[in-house]
Amino acid sequence: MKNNDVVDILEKFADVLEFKGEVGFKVNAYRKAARAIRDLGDDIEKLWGENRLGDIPGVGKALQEKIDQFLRTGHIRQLDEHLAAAPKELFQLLQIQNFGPKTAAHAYKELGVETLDDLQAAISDGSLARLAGMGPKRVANISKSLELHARAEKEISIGLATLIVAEVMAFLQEKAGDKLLRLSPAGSVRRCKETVHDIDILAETNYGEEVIRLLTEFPRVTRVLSAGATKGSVLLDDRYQVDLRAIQPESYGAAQQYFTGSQAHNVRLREMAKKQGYKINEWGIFRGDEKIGGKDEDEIYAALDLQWMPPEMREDRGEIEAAAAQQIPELVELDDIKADLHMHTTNSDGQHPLEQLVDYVRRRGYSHMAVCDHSRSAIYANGLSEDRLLRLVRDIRALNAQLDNFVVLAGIEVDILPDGSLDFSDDILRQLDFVVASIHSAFKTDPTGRTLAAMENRYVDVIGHPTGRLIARRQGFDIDMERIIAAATRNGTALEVNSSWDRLDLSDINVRKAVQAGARISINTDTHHEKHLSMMALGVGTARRGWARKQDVINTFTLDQLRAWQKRHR
DNA sequence: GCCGTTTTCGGCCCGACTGTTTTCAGTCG
Repeated sequence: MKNNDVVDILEKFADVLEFKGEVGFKVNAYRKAARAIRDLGDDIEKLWGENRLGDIPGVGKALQEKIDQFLRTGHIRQLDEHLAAAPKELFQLLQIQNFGPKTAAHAYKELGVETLDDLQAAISDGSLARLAGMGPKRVANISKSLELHARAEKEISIGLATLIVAEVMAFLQEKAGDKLLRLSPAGSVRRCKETVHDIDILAETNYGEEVIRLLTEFPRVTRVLSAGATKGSVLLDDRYQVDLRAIQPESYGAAQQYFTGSQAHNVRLREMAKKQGYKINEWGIFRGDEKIGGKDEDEIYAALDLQWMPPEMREDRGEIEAAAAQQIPELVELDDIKADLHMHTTNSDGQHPLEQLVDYVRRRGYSHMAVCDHSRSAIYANGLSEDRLLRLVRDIRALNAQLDNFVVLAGIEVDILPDGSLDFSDDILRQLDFVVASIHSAFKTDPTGRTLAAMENRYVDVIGHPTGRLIARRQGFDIDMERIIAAATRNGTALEVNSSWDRLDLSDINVRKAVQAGARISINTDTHHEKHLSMMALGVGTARRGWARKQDVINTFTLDQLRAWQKRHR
């Protein structure tokens, strides 16, 4: 898969064009195409081989030619030429906050700033400050940004972002009291994107300036980036950017819509509005000077004859067309989840003994759960031998005898071994209530073939974290997801959405493909500690981003329904 | 550079905040 490489090079192209002062529309065309390829479910090399690059929205003749050149040679000649006349570290320089393409070009031309070190030198010797349009404050801002650049997180995991949102909102709620009518997350946090660039929070209030000031007093704030009457922006721990918008009640819905995004979704929406004679901004939807909606979010959509769309769908991946046709699916919700089907105890590498884990899980209101500790080959995780597994099964059966209205399924997370066989024989697996099969080793050894082999085993209910990716740390196996999904649809094996914040595997895009093909998915927390149980929300959010409905998700089944489903493949 | 139920040419989403400016450019989202 070269999708990411193509995305990278198109974004670099956009950067260098912007640096050269090319018109914004052209720059935007490159970024738009890059985004379409990032969202692409298919392998771009496959499309290329079938001469179908032009099917990608935003990819016209010129970009087809450039992508073709890149896939053939690994280079784009025009890009190389542009780069030859640009700073050596252009892309790093453009990542410095407050140091945009115009300033970079200016500093390059006048002062020969090519690298981050050059920039630092130009700040230190005062030459940057002498450029036209530069003053002491701008230089100080750039200097501070440069200092923070190394430390700043480029992307924040949704797990961490969710925690920060809760902490900031609790602080504001406490300090502002009655002056705060409502607080809600917006932006990519509300859309449950797997990583977010910054954290957006919306406050409904008639005391905007005061609420924004309170944000700047949050204890973890190390830098105030801006603080106006309706918008404030701060950096926490020199790392995490939090943006707060203070909105009056009559515009709160419009602001929610506007600041939830995504940008691509909003651009489409505003284009549509414009064609129909409306204008949408964060204050409302307008026909001429007349405001026709904005108090509630659905007024914006309703004015355009669109169904309201769950935030997780708002990526311009077809949701606007679906809404126009009144065909927005009813997505799975956290409340629909009746069971967590992949959890570990102290019998392998979990933190809690069986009884304690069951106790924690019951408190979440589920009706059943599956304990799936590691199998014997997972030495690093204290994997179970056959004897220990069978003893655990007996313990679980004994525990069930004492439980009312709750059932613990005796399961296993069985390793898919390098040769494609499973870590336990069918004879053992047959005695279990639930089987998750996962790859934990030999990632480069035919992961597709091994996963397909595991799916052929009648006792395997779920493939755990199917691609093995670790967000921002490991790309995942080179796996042919189309074949896996086809097999899942055929055999009735479910594919996991592992809810751990650093996995979220399947990803939203793969969920969408699986669900479209008719495969079942299983949303599990892979809990090793009680605090992991709440990550179910992230898994559900990811599934919703993939347009999964309740009936697509086996965790929404009652125990009877789950057993009936198992019978079909066992 | 892309695209077409107004268009194969002329459009292309919208606004807040800051800093350096006496009216606006740059940056950001």
